[in-house]
Amino acid sequence: MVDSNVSSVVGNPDLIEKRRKQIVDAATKLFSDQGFYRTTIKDVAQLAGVSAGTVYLYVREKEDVLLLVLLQVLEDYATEIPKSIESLTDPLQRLMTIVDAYCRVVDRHRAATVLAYRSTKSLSPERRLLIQQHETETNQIISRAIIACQEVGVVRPLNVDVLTYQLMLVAHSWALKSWYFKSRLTLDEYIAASLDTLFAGALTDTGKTQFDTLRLAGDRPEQGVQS
Amino acid sequence: MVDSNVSSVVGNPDLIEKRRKQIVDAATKLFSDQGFYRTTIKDVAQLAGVSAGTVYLYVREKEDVLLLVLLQVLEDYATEIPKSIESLTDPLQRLMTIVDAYCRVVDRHRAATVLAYRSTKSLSPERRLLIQQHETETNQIISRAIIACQEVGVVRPLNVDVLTYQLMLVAHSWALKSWYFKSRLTLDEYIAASLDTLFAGALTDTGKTQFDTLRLAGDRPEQGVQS
Amino acid sequence: MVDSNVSSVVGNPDLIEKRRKQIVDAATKLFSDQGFYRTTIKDVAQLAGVSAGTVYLYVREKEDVLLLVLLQVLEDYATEIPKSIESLTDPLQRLMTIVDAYCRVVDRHRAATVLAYRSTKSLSPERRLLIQQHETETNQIISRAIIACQEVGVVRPLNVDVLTYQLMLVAHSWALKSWYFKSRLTLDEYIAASLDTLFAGALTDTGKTQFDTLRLAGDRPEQGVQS
Amino acid sequence: MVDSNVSSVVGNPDLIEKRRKQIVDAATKLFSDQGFYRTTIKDVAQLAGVSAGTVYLYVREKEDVLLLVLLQVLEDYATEIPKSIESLTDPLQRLMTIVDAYCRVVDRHRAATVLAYRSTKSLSPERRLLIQQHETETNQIISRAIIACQEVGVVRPLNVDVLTYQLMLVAHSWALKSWYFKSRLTLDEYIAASLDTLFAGALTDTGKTQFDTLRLAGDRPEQGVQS
DNA sequence: AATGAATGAGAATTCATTCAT
DNA sequence: GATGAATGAATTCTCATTCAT
Repeated sequence: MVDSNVSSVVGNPDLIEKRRKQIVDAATKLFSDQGFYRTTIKDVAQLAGVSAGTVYLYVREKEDVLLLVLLQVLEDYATEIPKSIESLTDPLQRLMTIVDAYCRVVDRHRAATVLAYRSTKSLSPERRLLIQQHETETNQIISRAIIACQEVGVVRPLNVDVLTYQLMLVAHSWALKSWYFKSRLTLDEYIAASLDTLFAGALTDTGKTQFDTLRLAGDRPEQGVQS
Repeated sequence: MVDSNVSSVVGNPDLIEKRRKQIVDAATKLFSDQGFYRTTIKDVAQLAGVSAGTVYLYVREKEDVLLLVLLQVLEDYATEIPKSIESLTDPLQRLMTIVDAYCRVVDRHRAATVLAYRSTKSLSPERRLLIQQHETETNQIISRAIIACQEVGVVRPLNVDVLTYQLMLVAHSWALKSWYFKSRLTLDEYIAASLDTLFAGALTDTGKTQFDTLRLAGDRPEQGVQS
Repeated sequence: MVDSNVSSVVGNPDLIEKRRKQIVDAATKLFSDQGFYRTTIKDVAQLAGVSAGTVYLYVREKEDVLLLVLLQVLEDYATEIPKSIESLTDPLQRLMTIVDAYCRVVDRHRAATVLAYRSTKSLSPERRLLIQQHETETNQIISRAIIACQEVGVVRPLNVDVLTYQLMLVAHSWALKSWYFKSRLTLDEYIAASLDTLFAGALTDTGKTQFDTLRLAGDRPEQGVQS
Repeated sequence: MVDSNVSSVVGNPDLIEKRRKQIVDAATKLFSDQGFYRTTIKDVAQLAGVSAGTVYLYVREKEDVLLLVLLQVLEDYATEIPKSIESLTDPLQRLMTIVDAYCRVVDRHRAATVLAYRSTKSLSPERRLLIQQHETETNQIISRAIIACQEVGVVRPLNVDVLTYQLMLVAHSWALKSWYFKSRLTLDEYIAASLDTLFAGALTDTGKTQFDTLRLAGDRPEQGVQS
């Protein structure tokens, strides 16, 4: 699946898979540590235990290596998140578990997640599009879970896209701002606190009343969008 | 203020300011469009209307240009956001306005905000630290506003750091995922929808009850952080 | 031996030797003709028949090329001079032959010898030290030969260091001032004349008597050192 | 005198002299310390207390600065050495004093003397020729003194050019090899030891007899030139 | 298939020199 | 006369990519 987007001069598919794994693993580490441009193909080859020339048997250009790395992460998301809710049926529990699982996958792939944020622009437009499509797929898992919750009436009728992104961002920002959170919260605390805000809202009942008033009074009447 | 972090061989401060503006403006555009590494100093110089050599009269190395660009954005945040709430006294209104203002500054500097996410790793450690410090400052504006709301009882006693980051992410993700949102929402709609979720919560009353139950039933008892 | 002081990314030692020879030969010619700074790596590469990039496979920086060139000359000295006296046993004859051989090696490497005088300052301190050590080694060959002559009583008890340097300078100055000597003397004549002065002294018997008197009468009594 | 070889756009001769002195003094120090190519015109200007542009009012190109520096040294030689023997009449004493004086001027201008050795090649051919002519002039002082000694019979009939150079080298090598001599000899000791060798010869009487035999027996009959 | 030496285009940076003020 | 900002040619060095073995 991953392979099909990147061409190789080598025939044997097993070998391709094996070598690509070596290369992607090495590249993920190096790109994460030093960034895409600071990492040379020689670096990658060396860490992968092959020669520089060999890398080019499995990849047409350096950017392909980045693409493979990013696709790898997204594929892990797409595999692991659905697996986490396989056995669950309650819509709200499924939604909560998705977020929980998402955060945990991100935690495991922290470096690569950050890499995805940093490096997408390093890709050519077609490759970037490919990545965005994969990302959208992952988000659809969330969106569908939200809609399911709305259907059973546990989630309000609000903008699904926005909430989807907010939930995704909960996961991603654990990686993006880990330098900030790490010293203050455990992952579990972080997940709980994030869900608490997003699900129950930050305001007290008094606050919510006031919030509604302020919104109505807003000189930007077109703001009211939820539904 | 920005200048003091980067050395220049030119003496005249007015000239420094003028030229640096030319350079930073050009660099912001190019770095945003093509990324830091794909942009050459010659590109920047040309767009800035000076020679390549001249750039080096105002900057010691290429990385300094990136630093100046990033500092510029952060400084705009630090200036414009406080200005937006100058005349307001109501804590909740201040908090809402901060988020609103933050989103609008980000919208204006969309490219540079994305750049900041992508390029911080391209900086040397000292320069990266400098950026993080500036970022933290902006966040303190939000944190203080949240605390003020808590003091008057309109915001629940929840983890301030997490909510701070969530609000910041509302603003940042408008830039980060603009390719996705742009076609679906206006900025105003986006702000309203985001605040609605974060302030009022995504769940219905039924949902909240269920949410509390699920949390209590969770096999990760340590998850429950302050309600 | 030469190689061990300069790093190379190429593994094959035979290839290293071969390519380094190409590079050093080309560089010796160009550095001698135009000087170190006026010669570009591209010039060297071209004359060596390789690409500029290839030079950097065998050398880490331009200065390394200079180092290799200088070490080459000194190594030739260290090889050829001892060889010339291998079969000789008479101390005075050995000393004379050393000077003769030294002059002839210098003559063959005239350009590089001058280069050594001119370019040592272009080296980094560590590399400069390395060169000076090699130079000192060559001089020890002379010093030992002088001492051997003193032991059998054919050389007076005088300052060995000074005489060593004077003999070395006989050789070096053939290269340094070749523009002056070339039109007046052959190498053989130059060697004979130089040895004649240094060994037999410039003065007549009358002169020597007078020299002793003048020295004694000198108002710088601390001058008299020989012995 | 010095000035006439280098053009200036400034009219006032006194000013030219004053500024050139500033520039030459600064350049002498910097060229000696760091070499010609490692020193920038800005460095020179700064140390001279003027602006970079000003240097170019008194000099057409960077090489001119080097020329002025070298001419300065040679001129000092040409002034100070003759002055030292003004009052002396005895030929041998004059010769000895010339060498003594030469060594002392060199000692005072050690850095610049080394510079002259290192940097002549950095000059254009015409400028190099100019330097060589000046050098020849200084040597003629020595040559004339040697011939005077030969005329009164205190110096043997030997090759005057060679002895001239040997005496000059006594002085120069004090500068060239100061890193070696400094720790072993004082200047006075060095002068005395050098003159002792060159004037009285390195060999004992036994040595000289043997030397003559070896020379006659030499398989290079064309060697015998002196006398 | 694998290697790793070779290539050469390309980029950052420096600095002699000029010139408007 | 003096200044110092501006220029841009030139140079070192890197590295993705190729290709003979």
